Amino acid sequence: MRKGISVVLADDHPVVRDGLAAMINQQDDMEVVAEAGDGDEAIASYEQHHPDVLVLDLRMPKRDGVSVVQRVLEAHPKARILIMTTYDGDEDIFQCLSQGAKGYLLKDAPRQEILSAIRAVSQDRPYTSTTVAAKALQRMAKPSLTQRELDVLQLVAEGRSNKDIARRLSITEGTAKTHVKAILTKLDAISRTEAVAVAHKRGLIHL
Amino acid sequence: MRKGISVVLADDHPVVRDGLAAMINQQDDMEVVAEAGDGDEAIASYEQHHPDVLVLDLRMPKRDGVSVVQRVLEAHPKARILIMTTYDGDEDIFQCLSQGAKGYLLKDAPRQEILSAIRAVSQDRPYTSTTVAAKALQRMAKPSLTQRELDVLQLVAEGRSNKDIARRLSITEGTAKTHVKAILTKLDAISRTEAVAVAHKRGLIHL
DNA sequence: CAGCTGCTCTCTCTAAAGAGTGACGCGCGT
DNA sequence: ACGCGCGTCACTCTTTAGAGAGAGCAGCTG
Repeated sequence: MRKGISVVLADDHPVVRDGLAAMINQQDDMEVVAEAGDGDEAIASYEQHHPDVLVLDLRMPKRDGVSVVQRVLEAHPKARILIMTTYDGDEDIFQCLSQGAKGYLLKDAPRQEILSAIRAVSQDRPYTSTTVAAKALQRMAKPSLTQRELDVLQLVAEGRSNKDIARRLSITEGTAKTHVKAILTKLDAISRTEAVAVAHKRGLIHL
Repeated sequence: MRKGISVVLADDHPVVRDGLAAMINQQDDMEVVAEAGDGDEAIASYEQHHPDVLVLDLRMPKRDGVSVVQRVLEAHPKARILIMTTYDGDEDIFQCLSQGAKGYLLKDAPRQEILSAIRAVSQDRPYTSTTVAAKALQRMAKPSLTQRELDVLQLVAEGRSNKDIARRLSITEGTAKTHVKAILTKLDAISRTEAVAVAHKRGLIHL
């Protein structure tokens, strides 16, 4: 920690890592100590360096951001993690934040916002970009799906029929229909295809 | 052109622009002369600087990559454009390349590949990453959708019913069904929902 | 314990979706 | 002139989806 805040970057795009690293290393109060290109490397890097802040992309090969957050916080409850992703409306964000991630950023954020987010998180102050905060409020109002419904939704999104879904989940077709109906109601969709569109927009599923 | 290859960067993420700029300016045979954050800026920047290479993100606000390629090549048939995007399997790639873009890259490409792509394109040599080349061959084998079918597919993806689609396109429901059936056959899907999933994977539609 | 939620299952009924075929006009290139 | 692809439309028939309305059962909680 020669230079104040130590940072580990985890992102699968070399270009993005370079950009962040350049940005961070230009500051005189922070420094990148390691980079990771996938989820497993991210965990390993954290273990090795114990940085002040872990900047983490949500979408990565091998192991996605959500599970990295889980694993790291399990072992190090005081870890300070800043989530960064391309997409707003990603449902995973909320999962991360409720699991204890300290902040959340969109990749299209301006430089200054990124840097101040890192500084905030390094001092254990939560940082949430305004766009995300707004989304969070919107989300509150909307009904959330149960785990089982998410299971069904995933299969619906793959184009499976009710009968097929029933077989895969070892339930009857009638039950599958019940779940689908609940999904349609909660997502305010008329057809299963529209439900998939809505769910995708909200980041409930990843096609 | 004090430094060999002049480059204009167009990407909506400041982080990515920084990363690319840092990478490029470190080389002694190339230089970033301007950056753009959306499609319109990209066109304006090209007009102003006439760079040797325009590095262009496919997904941008206001005006997407495809239409930027169109506009720029219309005015400057000798423009050298390098397409860069996050997603493989994006149908728009092929549209760009067939319109005259000189190369195509994935954002998760290693630094060295990005640089050599820029050098290749600057000398008017086409550059196509191996992963994309492979996709292109796969795509050849698969049947392509007609424009009308794409229109219908878009509405299907929004969750519209056949009747609704017919109304919006001013055709009969029977005709809409015919199109949907053709889509299902070409995409090798059993249901419309699966068709949407397949189409999304292939980048035929953007949800 | 009583109430709540989530998951399961059953039943009926109507509206769509999809398979299978056939057909007609239009523009386009051989 | 002919074939061909495309878009349009029509018809039947089977399967699936979705609305509506209950109901039992586990687990959790005030």
